[in-house]
Amino acid sequence: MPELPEVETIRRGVERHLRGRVLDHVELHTARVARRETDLGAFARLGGRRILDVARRGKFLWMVLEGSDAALVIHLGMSGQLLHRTGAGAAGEPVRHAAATFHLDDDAALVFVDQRTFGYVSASLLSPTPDGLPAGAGTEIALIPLVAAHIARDPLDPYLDAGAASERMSRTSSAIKRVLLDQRYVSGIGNIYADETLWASRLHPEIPASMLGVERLAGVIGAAAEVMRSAVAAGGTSFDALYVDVEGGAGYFGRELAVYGQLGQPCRRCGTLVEKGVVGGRGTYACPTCQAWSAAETQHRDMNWQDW
DNA sequence: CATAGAACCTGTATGC
DNA sequence: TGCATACAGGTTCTAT
Repeated sequence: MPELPEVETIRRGVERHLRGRVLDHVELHTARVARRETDLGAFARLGGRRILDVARRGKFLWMVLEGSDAALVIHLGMSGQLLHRTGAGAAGEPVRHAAATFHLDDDAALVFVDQRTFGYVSASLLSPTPDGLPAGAGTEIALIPLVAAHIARDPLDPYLDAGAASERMSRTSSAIKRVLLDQRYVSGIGNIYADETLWASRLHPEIPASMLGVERLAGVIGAAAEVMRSAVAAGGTSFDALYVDVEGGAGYFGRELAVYGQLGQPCRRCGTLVEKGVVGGRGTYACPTCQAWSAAETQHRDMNWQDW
């Protein structure tokens, strides 16, 4: 569920409440939420440490803890929420689908709730970023948790090398939508913002990335950054009660969506009705007029088909 | 190595 | 009302 704008909204809320506080201890409510962890004792070693930073790269969140060689990583998966609770609310009133609770020194707590259980927590060792630059939003430290080290920087990261990213994207023949969803090229983009980015870029979701060229691919990354900046400003997208910020509030970017979830609605650029299909196994919304294959692209595609 | 599809879960909406 | 099926904001494993 949560993509970069939702995770960033949550990150800011967590930072506001937790930065500078001491993490008393981590309570795991299910074994599954720690399934990525080989050493469960690692969580105990995080207790009693001050929270220096609440950081994010793409959809990964982590807390940098004073004097620890490991960070507390949280991935929200499809349905994860982080809810800030104080007083009696933190004491342990049962919360449906609670997966973990991060108890703080001020009798408050951050509760990780996850209906579909695709999310997880990890006490993950920190390693130097390959480029020696700060790891992501919310931190100036050039260390990244191992569980997040395989993903690229995201479009809102000032240290993203968009030229290098678009160059790498141009070397795959996968559909552009699949490439946008592949966190190894550029991270943070999920199903909503992939569709919104492609609408903004007037591109058919199934055009092979290799057909677009480095310049246009760099433009697509720029479009993703623009869409997601607007979405962060609106507090993210809430289709239902599954995505909420740390105070339990909804985001309002849903009003600004051009195509995602807009089946049968008129395209706000040309009036053609928005259609839905499947690309890369994911529901995909697009305007059949604005996002049609261009003549050159069609020709190129047909030539490739004749090769078979 | 690159790529595509299945698998992992729970809940809700839809159709018969 | 009951039941079966499809689908949902993501990532990771497996097969080709």
